[in-house]
Amino acid sequence: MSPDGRQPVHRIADDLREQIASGALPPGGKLPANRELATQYGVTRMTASRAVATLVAEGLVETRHGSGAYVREAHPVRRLGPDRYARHKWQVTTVDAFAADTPATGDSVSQQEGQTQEVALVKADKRIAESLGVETGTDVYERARVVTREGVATHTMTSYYRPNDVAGTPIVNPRPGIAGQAGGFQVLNEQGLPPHEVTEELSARMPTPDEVQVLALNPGEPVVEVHRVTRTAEARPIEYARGVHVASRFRWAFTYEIPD
Amino acid sequence: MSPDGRQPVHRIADDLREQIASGALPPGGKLPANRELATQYGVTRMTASRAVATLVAEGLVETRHGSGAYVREAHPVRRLGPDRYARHKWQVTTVDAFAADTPATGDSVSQQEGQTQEVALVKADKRIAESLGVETGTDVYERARVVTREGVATHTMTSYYRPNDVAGTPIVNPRPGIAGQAGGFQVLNEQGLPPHEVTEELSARMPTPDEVQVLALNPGEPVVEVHRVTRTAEARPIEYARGVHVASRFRWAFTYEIPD
DNA sequence: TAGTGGTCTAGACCACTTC
DNA sequence: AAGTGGTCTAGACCACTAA
Repeated sequence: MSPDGRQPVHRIADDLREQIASGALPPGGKLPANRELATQYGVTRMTASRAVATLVAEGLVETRHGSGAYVREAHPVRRLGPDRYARHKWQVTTVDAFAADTPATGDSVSQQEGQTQEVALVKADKRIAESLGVETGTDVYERARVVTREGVATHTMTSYYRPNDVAGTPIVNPRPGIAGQAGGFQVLNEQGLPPHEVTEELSARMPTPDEVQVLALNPGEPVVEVHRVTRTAEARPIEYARGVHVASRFRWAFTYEIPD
Repeated sequence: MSPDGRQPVHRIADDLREQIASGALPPGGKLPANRELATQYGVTRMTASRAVATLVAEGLVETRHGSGAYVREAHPVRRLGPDRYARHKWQVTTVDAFAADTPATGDSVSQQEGQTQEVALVKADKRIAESLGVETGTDVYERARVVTREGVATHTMTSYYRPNDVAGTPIVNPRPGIAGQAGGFQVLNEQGLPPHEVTEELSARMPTPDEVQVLALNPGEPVVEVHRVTRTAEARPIEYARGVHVASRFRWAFTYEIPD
């Protein structure tokens, strides 16, 4: 059945891949053990192991040390459209505010359902500076968050603001309730800088080892880097943000008219 | 200097990664040979080889069989904004039309600078059908292209049209000059179905083995899947397209107003 | 022809999971 | 305790590249 020109690793990987595609190995299903594959195909365990490693790198399979290798379950995918920035979402944000631990100044970390948050004053790098319309090296407020969903990290998002725009606001003195992008927009709105327009830039790549840690990425899982600039109706930039998303959990949708 | 808790592969990979980050190993630079790394770190060649393989999977390094392993050069990245669909680009398309080989019907393949093209009549799958507003299983025209840039494949793009919309046009009877998305828009425009609005959906993932072949992907290179629906001003869908882009060669930019 | 990466075997030890 | 994945050694053959 299988003309044997290919190398053992490929032969095994292809067979497994096909079994996954055909449904013979359903999502969540367990692959044959390394040692079993080895004897089945008449190869070393190392070779069998590398075949499975191939599938892991392709994002089809996930291994659990000491337990086995399993066909990866499809994640629920969240579709991100312009609606997620909708005005009504940040004008009525319910603030379940019970300030348990709110340091008055300096760096601070707060943890709440779905995300951690960390605020600091940092020097603007070139991209931040250009996006916010300030000089490189200027102080800007950085608000870094790691967003989780059902206990799993899905993306990081770090916002930058001009200090004058957010001085004295809950952004620099975080408390529970001021969360995520909606919270940021709300504050800017109250500061007389209502968000009106955003520009987003997307690119995909493999993660750095750091990101693998923070986002608990499976090997072979790419990430999407997002850069966002938010402006007022007068085109004044009020926020620059960059984030790293676990690719398999998101889908981005955009609709726009064709320009002349 | 290096507290030895880590495994050999990690130790070597980390060292190399750092040398790349610091510039000690510049883009295009050659890594030490497998055998050299092996003796340097007192490990087997297999182990050294796997360290390099790690970096390949991260997209930092590229190996050339028989030659060596090299730090990957940064590609020129193309920024894709709404402008690429601009009206003026498909209203004035210069058609250097000299029909060398234009079969009158059926499948056909034409090759020209920058892309191959293949046209066929196929049954609409669910997604195509929903996007074009036809029944699943209906015949639709499929126009598949592989786009290259400086001799390297950068992405595939496959468009689908309702047969009635494109019957008798150069789309179903391709000739040089009718190329890419601009050519398709031009034809639709001439058919009285001027493109007015597009919806794009992006997601990133690791490539299938097929895509690795077609796009000549380096191992560890993710792809971005793009779905596009084009509509007239009356919101009538006239084209559905899906493509697979080499992630490292593109960046997508979108600007839009915040909805209510 | 010499150097290089790719791959495989055979055997081993370890760490983790499951019962 | 048994089963599993992760990793490593030591040695080998192959295919490709470059001079």
